[in-house]
Amino acid sequence: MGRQPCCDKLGVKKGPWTAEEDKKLINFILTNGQCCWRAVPKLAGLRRCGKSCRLRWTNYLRPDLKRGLLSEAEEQLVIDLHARLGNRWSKIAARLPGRTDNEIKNHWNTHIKKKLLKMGIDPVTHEPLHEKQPFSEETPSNAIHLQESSGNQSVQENDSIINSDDNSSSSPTENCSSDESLLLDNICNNESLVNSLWLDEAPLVDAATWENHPIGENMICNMGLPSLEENCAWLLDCQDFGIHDFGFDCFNDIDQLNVLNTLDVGEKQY
DNA sequence: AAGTTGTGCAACCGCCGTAAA
DNA sequence: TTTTACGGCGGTTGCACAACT
Repeated sequence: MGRQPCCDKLGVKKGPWTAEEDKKLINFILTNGQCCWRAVPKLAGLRRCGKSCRLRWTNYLRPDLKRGLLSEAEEQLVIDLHARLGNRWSKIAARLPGRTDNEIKNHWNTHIKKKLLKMGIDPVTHEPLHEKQPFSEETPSNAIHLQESSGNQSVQENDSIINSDDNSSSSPTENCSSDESLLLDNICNNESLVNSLWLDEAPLVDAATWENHPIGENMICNMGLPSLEENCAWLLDCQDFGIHDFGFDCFNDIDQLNVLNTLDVGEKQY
């Protein structure tokens, strides 16, 4: 009864992935697309758990991933979304093209959390920690924004009613560069996007499209990238890995279209 | 230069809902 | 209907490197 085990627990390798393993996984996914992860290790010749393969792919090898620090605009968006959604990193990540839940979670825990605490803002509730606690030297204009966006709305994911003020008064653009402002305006003023935040509807990044189709035929081609064969060869040429050094620079064009590409981050606004 | 502490991040762990047998 | 694996998620850990003493 039941299903077959996902993998032979014995002999399954753990720990950091080697370039060789990465190469095998990339090669397999590019050739076969994402089918059932259970079968991937065996078919790809990897001594890894299918789960591990999936994580490695989604968090590190996926060609549509951005690398590097979150831009200020992205960070602000994360804060805003966290105020609404809480620690639902996958939902938050779905609104940031090229970012993974793991990456956002890490960034939250290592950067944003501290930043908010320094400002005297509870990173969990997004409320001031203490009424009389002096805030840090920097003016927390965003704290006000955060309170507006989170304080008057409890996180009720099925509540599809969007506060009419939300799109305007909580626009987190005040301290952003013009490009970042544009990005955030686009996001904050995008009614369907905002609505989908509450309705858990289709993500900004069409993960379904990505997941359901082989890369060569859909995702990459749809993005105007090289053919599968070209892409395969190209990817494997880069196996000296840093795969992050792939940079997957060709995707930057797409990013730029979305105005989401990393902008020069000067001093953080917190 | 050596030792200690802090930081960032990749990867693992364990839980949950769903689906297959 | 029951059992059990899959896929996904959030929390946590451990390692590598940087910064500091």
